[in-house]
Amino acid sequence: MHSSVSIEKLADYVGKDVVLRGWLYNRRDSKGLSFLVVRDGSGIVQCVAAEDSLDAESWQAVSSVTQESSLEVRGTVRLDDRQVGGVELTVTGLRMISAASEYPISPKAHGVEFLMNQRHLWLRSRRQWAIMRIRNRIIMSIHQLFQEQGFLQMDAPILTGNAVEGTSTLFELDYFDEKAYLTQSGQLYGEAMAMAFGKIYTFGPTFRAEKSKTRRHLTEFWMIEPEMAFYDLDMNMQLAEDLIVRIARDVVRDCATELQVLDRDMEQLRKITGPFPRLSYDDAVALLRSDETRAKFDKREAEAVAERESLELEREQNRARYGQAKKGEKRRIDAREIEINARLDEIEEELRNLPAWRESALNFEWGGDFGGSDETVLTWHFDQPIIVHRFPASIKAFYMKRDPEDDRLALGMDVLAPEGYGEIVGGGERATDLEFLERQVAAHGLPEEVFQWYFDLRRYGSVPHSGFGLGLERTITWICKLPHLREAIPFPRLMGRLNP
RNA sequence: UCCUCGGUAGCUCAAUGGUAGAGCAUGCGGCUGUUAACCGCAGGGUUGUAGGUUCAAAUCCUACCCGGGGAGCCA
Repeated sequence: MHSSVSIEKLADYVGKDVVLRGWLYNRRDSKGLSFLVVRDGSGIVQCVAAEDSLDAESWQAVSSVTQESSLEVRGTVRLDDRQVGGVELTVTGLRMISAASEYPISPKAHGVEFLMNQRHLWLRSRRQWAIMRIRNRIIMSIHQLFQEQGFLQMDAPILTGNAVEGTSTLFELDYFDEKAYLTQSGQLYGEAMAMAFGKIYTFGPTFRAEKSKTRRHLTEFWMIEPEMAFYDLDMNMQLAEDLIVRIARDVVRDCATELQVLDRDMEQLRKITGPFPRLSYDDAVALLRSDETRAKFDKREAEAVAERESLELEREQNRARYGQAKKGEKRRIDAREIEINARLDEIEEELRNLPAWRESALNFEWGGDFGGSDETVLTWHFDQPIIVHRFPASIKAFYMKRDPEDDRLALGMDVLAPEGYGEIVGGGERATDLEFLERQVAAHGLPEEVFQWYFDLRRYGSVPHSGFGLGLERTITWICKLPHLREAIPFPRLMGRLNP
């Protein structure tokens, strides 16, 4: 096959003749003139085909390509300010490679369930294109930062023999008549690898069998877990901050088109420069219970009510002029009504939730773990991610080091993303003392035998060390400002969703 | 598991207990610069399932199934 040019690179070929290969994304026709919107995975471009400047065979092909048919198009690249990439193609020849039968996803509004059933095709659409390209950019930023800093990438096992380390529900499976589980974290293995290689990170899938039906949960997600020998809690927090700053910087620099497709406000991302505010758990509890938090709730409720009123008014006005409207106008009013109704549903839900959230935040008791809403409320006060550290030991994993200043506290830390996206990082400094760990395992009712290899890490040259886990999809969701995690991964696995 | 909202044409949604509609998609026709193109015509329905109330049910009641997002849990 002779070579073709990718749409992404078309701006370098202005005035030249090129060959593109791709799929028809959408088309608009007039008599003797067709506007073919072609995508090739790298980008999207409008190709203009005129009957009077094409051979009969090409014009026949132009007339018959349907949405998502594959095609090869030959043409001249022209600058055109009106177009998305700043260029369009004047078609000089077109060949259909394979005709697509009626494509289920029309370039119109669709519901979540329908689109999820068509996920294998949905990935072809513009918005998903933007998200997956940003996902790729974020993954590369993570590897680049760690590699530049001398970390070794190595992965923890996905199959594990024991359901330890806490209370979350794991997927159980049969491993040659033995019980096995899908990993919920590579944490303990990461510690072993850090004692062997100094600084390591894992990058792999993680599984949770919780029956969570929310926009923040998947049953299978990707987690990045660095683990570093000779790192204390402060160094750990700094690394997490550097990583997130790096991700935001790279995406803003390299993915402007993608962010534009997603209608993402770049200014919000440009603010992610560090240093991130660091709040102790004590500070965070005080902030939750503060008058400032009360004021944020008042403001938010007032805004929701005001927006509801203005939307309801707009809907009334639209309905009033619907009768006299022309057909095209009616269509726009219908589309807008759907938008308004969807937004009103969201507002209703928010107004239903806010009282409970307010109750939870303002009456928060020291010693409890933050709920999803409490995390969101904390982030209302800042426009960068925040780091909360030094939690009550009772709500953190058994392997966390205690705060030497206050034995009630564990040296854990969470990074909470702004704009209500919540926890994207969880980690901390690990306990180094063998006897302490043995007591912890007993106190948590965990089987001592299976931790012997882990205890060896303390028997043979125990050192201060730290690490954390970064949730890839949660990070993507926040960076892209998506309404739901499910769009941040090609084939999401959720409760009740195993296909496609 | 609990709470809450929903299920109407292929898709997105309308429809005071009283003849189920619109837009998109599809088919046909028109239009030489369209941007979710536009204009005209046509086909397209066991209103999630099973019962019940009623002269009459998409609409009211009961049970179940499926989906949304919230709680719990967490990345």
